[in-house]
Amino acid sequence: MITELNETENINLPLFPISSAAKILDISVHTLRMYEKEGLIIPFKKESSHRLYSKADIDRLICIRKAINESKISIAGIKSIYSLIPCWEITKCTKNDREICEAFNSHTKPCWTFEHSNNPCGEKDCRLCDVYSLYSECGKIKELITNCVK
Amino acid sequence: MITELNETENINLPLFPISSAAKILDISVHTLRMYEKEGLIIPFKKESSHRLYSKADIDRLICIRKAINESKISIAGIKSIYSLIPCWEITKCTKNDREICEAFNSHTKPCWTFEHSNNPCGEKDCRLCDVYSLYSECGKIKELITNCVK
DNA sequence: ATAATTTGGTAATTATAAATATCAACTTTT
DNA sequence: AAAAGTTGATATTTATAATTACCAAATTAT
Repeated sequence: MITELNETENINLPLFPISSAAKILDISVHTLRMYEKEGLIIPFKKESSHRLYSKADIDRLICIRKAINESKISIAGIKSIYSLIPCWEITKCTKNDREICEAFNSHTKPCWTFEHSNNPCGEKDCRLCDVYSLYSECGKIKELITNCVK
Repeated sequence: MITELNETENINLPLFPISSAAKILDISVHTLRMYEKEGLIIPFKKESSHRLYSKADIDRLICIRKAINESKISIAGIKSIYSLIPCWEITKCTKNDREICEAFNSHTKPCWTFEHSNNPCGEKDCRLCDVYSLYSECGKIKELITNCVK
């Protein structure tokens, strides 16, 4: 049975301005901007410079907060873990694609933090890319590696 | 041309007592024991309770130190990264093996920190296992994932 | 038009992970 | 048998990552 989602039920709609997101997460606005600068999160931006966060973004941030506060993984550690997501498999990069890709060769920060207009990803919006969006939830990354490795 | 290694050239010989290792690495003896307790390193122990470190151990520890001091990855972060090594692929675990394996299902600490007498690894010495020994060097883990994923 | 909010930046603070210091008991070496 | 080194454990210190506070300028909403 297929039911239609109403506006608030769609987890990918950019609904929350930064102050609301900060309030929901009980952190400061600046911390949110810092996570973004570090490449942990990519908020939605319309034509303006103002950020908007979706329910999915909030969930991702809850996961990041848990990693930092409960699991005691540093921001640099989270970046490093994100860099291990086999993006080349998800985006079906060729062997040749990989060779020219900075992200493929990095183990310090996630692929979506690299300039990519000159590589296979081209002008794609990383926010909408599976590599970024599917593996926010804690534990998902190992699951992914498991599935890739078979 | 095959040349025989003399004693000091074999990087796997347990040569250094803890005080020497600490001196070489310029850290305290306690820090070394702490890394061990956290599961970052497995020093050699003969029948006695005293630890001995090989050249390979020292190299591994240099890498760990770089991760902590230069890359700013916390100890918890390093453990989490180690937990992503596809041990099940290296040790050729069956699907059934995986299901009963705590390590396979963990994403917080390396496989070698788990009790394993009741799983496929049995009485194997983790110190000698490829999962532990091959991926000490910085960047090797992503390389491994890459190779596994193909 | 005015008010409210967001922007990006620097500087200061807080929290805590990582490392050190110290200890008596136990091993190993000479 | 004495000396040197190691063990594990607790308590303390240090370093610094993470966060907050504050700012004037720009943007958005009423």
